Amino acid sequence: MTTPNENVIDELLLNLKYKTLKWRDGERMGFKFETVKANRISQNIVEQIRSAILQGELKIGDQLPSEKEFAKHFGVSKSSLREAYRVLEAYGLLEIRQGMSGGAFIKEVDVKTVKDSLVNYFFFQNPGIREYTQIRTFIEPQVVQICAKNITPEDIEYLENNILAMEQEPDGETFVSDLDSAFHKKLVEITGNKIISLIVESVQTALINIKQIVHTDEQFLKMVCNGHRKIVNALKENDPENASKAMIEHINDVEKGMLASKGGSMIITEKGLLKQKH
Amino acid sequence: MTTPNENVIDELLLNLKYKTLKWRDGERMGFKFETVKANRISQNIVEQIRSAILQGELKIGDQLPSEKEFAKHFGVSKSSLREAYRVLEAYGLLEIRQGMSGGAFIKEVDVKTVKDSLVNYFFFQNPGIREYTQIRTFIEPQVVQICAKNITPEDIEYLENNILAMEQEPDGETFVSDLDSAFHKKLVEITGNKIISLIVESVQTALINIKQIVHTDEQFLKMVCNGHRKIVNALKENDPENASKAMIEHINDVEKGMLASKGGSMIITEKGLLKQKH
DNA sequence: AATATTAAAACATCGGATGTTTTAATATTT
DNA sequence: AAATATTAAAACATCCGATGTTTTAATATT
Repeated sequence: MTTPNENVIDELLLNLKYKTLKWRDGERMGFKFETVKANRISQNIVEQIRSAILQGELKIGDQLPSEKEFAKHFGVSKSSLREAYRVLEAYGLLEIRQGMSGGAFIKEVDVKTVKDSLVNYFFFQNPGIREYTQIRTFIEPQVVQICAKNITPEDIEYLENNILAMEQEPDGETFVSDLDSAFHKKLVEITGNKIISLIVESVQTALINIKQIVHTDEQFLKMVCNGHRKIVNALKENDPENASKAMIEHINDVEKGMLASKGGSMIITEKGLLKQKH
Repeated sequence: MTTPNENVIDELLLNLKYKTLKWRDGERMGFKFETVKANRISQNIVEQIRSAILQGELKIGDQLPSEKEFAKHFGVSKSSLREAYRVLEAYGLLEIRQGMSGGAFIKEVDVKTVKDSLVNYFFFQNPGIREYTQIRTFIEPQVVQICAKNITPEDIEYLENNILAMEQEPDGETFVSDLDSAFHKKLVEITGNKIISLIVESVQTALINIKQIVHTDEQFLKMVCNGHRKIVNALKENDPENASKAMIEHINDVEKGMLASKGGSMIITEKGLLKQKH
């Protein structure tokens, strides 16, 4: 006999690897199967090509055979192969070009593809503003601590111009969120960590696209500029501690502003493209 | 005349919103166009449906018309509509079922879709192990600080069973990385922050899938179990400071182990599925 | 009441026809 | 000779219709 504790552990292991199988009376079958997906031809081809890419057999720029040719090679219809190409294109792994020397080319997945995917995901998860703020306070203060050690005069110049541009905005409407994104993006790029860059940018994009809150009132704008200026000043003095503090304060100020002005004077972005006043 | 500084700011604004236009002699054109993408029929339909979802007009479970019907509605061929459905399915926004009461249904994007997208992206970015470690040290110590305040006896029990299961592994081969992932996943879930959950899980998935390093030697396994145990002990005592310290130490130990044993005794996962020894 | 059969709806796959885009090669003009 | 215009071909984009397969609801049978 096994002890109760061992049963718990077995259960844990089982759930990790196998789907639980129910049988007529609810008992479990005496043996286990791994889950199997219905095999669509296009899906099969997609997986083969994606694997080839992840295994390094296909490199950026490599051209795949034409639809006709590759379909013949796989022994499937043109349509099925075409679907596979479309899906790989949707994944961002393929670029399909028309014309004489066109065709399907392996492409580096771009950041927009991933961001869109994250936006789709977060749309359904629908995190609160608090959750967005929390992850920012986890990451960005540590980002500026690193910046304070590595920042160059050119970086400083870029950041200061960014602040000037924002202050210069006549009514605080145009590009404000673009400028804000660019400011934070620049900081995170200084760390040279591609993972953190993606995360910070994606969180910002998701916040803008899903929460659709972009402030325009002058008070909010001034607050943002002040926050940014404090951060840059700390960075100029290579002071990690103050930079970190300034960033935390800034993020919390922004959250407070966002929560306060719900329904107040702001701009709602539709589909992240059009802007209109309320 | 504008001052040099204003020019810099104008340039910054310009690059944010418009593509730079080159004209014969390299001068810029006197006016600006926004970039336009070639309009594929399927892409047009994809965007319409995705917009409808993000605008809340289409809800989870809603059924779209059949291929034939919807194609007629759009005034396009069945094939074009079909491609659109395929792409939306690749985005994880649609589930397509065969059979009598089948069809296309709006679906909540699942975490696997996003993770795959991130894996694709990071494959090309190819961050170093150091970058993976860095983002983990940014987030997970703060995660356990929160856990230390909120953790329940049931959570503790789960985590302790997880450690027992890992210690019980006969030769350290099976499920070790699954158990490790489950441990960290559990911790981050306690915070209740869906954004952070996704990030932590994705970073772990990408590390495993791309770097393809999973340790099996007993020494490494023991080190992981010890690290986990220290963390859980601190959590049991609701001690945020020690939990955070234990997590930092654990992450750094794991990195050291990974860097040390490159080429040593470990398991390479192929396509993240098959496992084989080297 | 349980099981087996059947019919229909909807997707999956196929293959061919026609249109469009892009570029390389060629011809024409200056 | 250089610049420009034309042409041809390759490859994708779109459309269409036919056939196959899957799934389920309805029906028939046991």
